[in-house]
Amino acid sequence: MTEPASDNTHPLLQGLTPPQREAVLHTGGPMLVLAAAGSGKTRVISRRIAWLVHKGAAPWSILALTFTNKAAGEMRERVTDLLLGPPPPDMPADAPPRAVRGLTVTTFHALCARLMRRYAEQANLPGVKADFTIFPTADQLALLKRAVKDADLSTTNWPPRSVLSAISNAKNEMLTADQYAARANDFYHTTIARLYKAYEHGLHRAGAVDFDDLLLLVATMLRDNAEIRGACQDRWRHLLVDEYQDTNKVQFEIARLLAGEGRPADALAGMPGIEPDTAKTVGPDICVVGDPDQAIYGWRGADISNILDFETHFPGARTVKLGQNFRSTAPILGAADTLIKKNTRRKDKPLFTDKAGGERVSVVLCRDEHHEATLIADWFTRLHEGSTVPWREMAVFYRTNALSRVMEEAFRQARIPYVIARGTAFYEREEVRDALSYLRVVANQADDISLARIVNKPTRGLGKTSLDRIALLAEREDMPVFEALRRAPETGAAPGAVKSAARFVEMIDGLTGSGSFMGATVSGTLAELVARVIDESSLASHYRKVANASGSESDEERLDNLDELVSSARDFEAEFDPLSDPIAEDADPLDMDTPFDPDADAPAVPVPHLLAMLRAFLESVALVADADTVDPEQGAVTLMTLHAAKGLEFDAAAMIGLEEGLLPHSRAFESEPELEEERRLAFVGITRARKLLHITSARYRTVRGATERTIPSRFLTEVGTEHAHVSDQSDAYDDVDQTPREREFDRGAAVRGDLERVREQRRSGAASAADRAHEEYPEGCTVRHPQFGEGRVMRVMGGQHARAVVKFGSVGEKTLVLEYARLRRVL
DNA sequence: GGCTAAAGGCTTTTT
DNA sequence: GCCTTTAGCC
Repeated sequence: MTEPASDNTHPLLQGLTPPQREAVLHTGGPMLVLAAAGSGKTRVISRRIAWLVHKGAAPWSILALTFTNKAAGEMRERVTDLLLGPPPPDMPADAPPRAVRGLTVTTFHALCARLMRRYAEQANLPGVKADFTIFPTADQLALLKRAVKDADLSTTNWPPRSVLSAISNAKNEMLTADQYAARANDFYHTTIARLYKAYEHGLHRAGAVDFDDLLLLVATMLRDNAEIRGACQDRWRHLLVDEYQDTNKVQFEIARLLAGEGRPADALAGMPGIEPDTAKTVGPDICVVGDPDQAIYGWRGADISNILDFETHFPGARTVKLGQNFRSTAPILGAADTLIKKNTRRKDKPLFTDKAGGERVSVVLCRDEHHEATLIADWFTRLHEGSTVPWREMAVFYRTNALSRVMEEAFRQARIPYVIARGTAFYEREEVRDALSYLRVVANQADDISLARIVNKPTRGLGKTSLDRIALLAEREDMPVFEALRRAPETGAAPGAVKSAARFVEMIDGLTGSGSFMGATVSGTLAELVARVIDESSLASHYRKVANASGSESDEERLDNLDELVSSARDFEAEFDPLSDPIAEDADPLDMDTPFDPDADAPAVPVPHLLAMLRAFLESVALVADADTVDPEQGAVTLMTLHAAKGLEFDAAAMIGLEEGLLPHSRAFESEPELEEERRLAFVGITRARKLLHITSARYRTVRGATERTIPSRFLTEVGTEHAHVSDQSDAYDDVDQTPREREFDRGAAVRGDLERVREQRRSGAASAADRAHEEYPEGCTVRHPQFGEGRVMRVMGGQHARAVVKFGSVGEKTLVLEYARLRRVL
């Protein structure tokens, strides 16, 4: 507040459009910022935070919630730059992030994990303790699989994946297992309810929570515990939520509970911009920013009505619309706008630019995925050689991860540097998961699922029979399997197995100081602990042996990955230590007490530093997202899913696989809302491009080993021809299955750019799966299967995954899913 | 108990 | 086509 300049000329407000400025300056109540793609959303949020601080708000009283860690990091950096100036040039690249004391910018999940650590004991949540670990998806599935089997159900009828998603949806709707059970009134739902309960029981036993619990438990805690709610509301007076269109019910509840009711105006005296006598009460300072046209997480429970009904949820809310796009050229924007207008369930809003010129969007129909990949590799090479666009300003977007493979091959061949945005990939590798499982057991010996993964890996003579006996003891005495291992002699297991169990327990005890994390045997640093785990578990020697035996490069890599894990622990450690950040002082990222609540109770049980750090490390590992790996500093093309692309922008982008069944995905065919979400996904992809955009569609695509004819995506026609140029480069193909007439039809349709014909072709192809199944395979007809040979169709069952019962001469009767079976009708 | 080979099932997107 | 599970053998 030392600046002499008037508000209007203040640097923090310079270069803003009137609505942007309004969004930055608004005080005194809830605000909805409807920010169209590329309209300067991030800019508005970071300026708003900086402005609040500039006007005297305490940084620690500001909470900004984003969708990914990466978005949070960037936001924090921008705010820091705005307030403290750009980083000094001599600052090393790996220096700790400069902080604005106590400013909280994180993801919903990371925030909730912290709140859980801090308040779980106090909130007295059933079955949850503050020392919980977060179950990664693989462990969730393992637990569910066990639950399904224990319930005497088959994993074919109750695939853990779909059971998990049912449970996850329930949690996102804030339904506990009991509430879910109370509502269940048919076999399916009562069964899911049973599995839900068993799953919860398993989580509690393991001292674990899942991703959804983090949100659900915090929402419950804030709702039911006035003291905790009050503490949070007192701390965070200013709330900002990014990507609000993608919040689900629980996230909405958390935001609502954190925002509170607002306060009487006299309590606001001294707060930025509030004149005490202008209003009696002022709503909570919650500012949400989003774009309904970019809502792409409906499948994860995101509820678009959160943003559409914001004014109802927060009476008196101010709405600001940002429509001007500063990112893309007119043709790209035109194409995006034309496409998104096809959605019926939307509020039409202007999307415009004052940029003139720009190349039209290029739509290319290619032969197959190899052709597609080569075309893009060539295009990128040309752009790079013309030095118009650096590698890092290029990206490829696709609907499903499987599509990255062929692109990778093409890029390798063309010697184009590339990175794939898959932050989770590293932690999903077998050897890394092994090491993490050991670490989870070290952090939490009740974690039976992690224990099961590593207790006999590498093999140490603890076979299935012995482990079953030990598990039985654990079951009977209702104790963790790890405890039962200590009592292996009682189980009557083979002497060799008993000895192995003792050695295993001894190893873990050595690492944890028998649970105390104190004493001579305990490591001094996290990196040392990780290194010791890898070494003493014999994982290192195991994988060294594997590598030596096979001599293959990918096995060599495993050892490097284990080393990499040690380094990442070291890096984490450096950032974790609050003392390493001189500016932070009272901004310890894990300490939410100081300085606003000096009387806060200390945690009941002091957690040893190493254990606290290990937990934090495992937590950060569990909460990485694919999008977090996107690093603009790298001189490489980025490959990623459309979902991961949200919020990013590139000079030149390629969007591949615009085919029916892929984009829009076949899973969305049956439902109009889901189709509209697919359309928004395409819209997100298009609007990522600043200057150049190529969209490709392959006539043939090999999926799971079988080459299939495709139908061009409806979105291609919907983009229109005004802003896009369509070219067919697929005519070089020679396919035996295609009659000359068909070939003529395709080429004629495409060469003329006559997408109406293509669309008609698609319409007939996209008829409902059931009708098509009956039409294509009438009962009694003869078909040929690539492996089983000829057979007769006995019965056809329609539905989402149409099946046919076929009697083969060679193998007898088989039920085949038509989608996968590659049947050809012969008679 | 532990390894190997063959068979079976299946894929959307993510914190 | 790939990964996971299972059966069979040492």
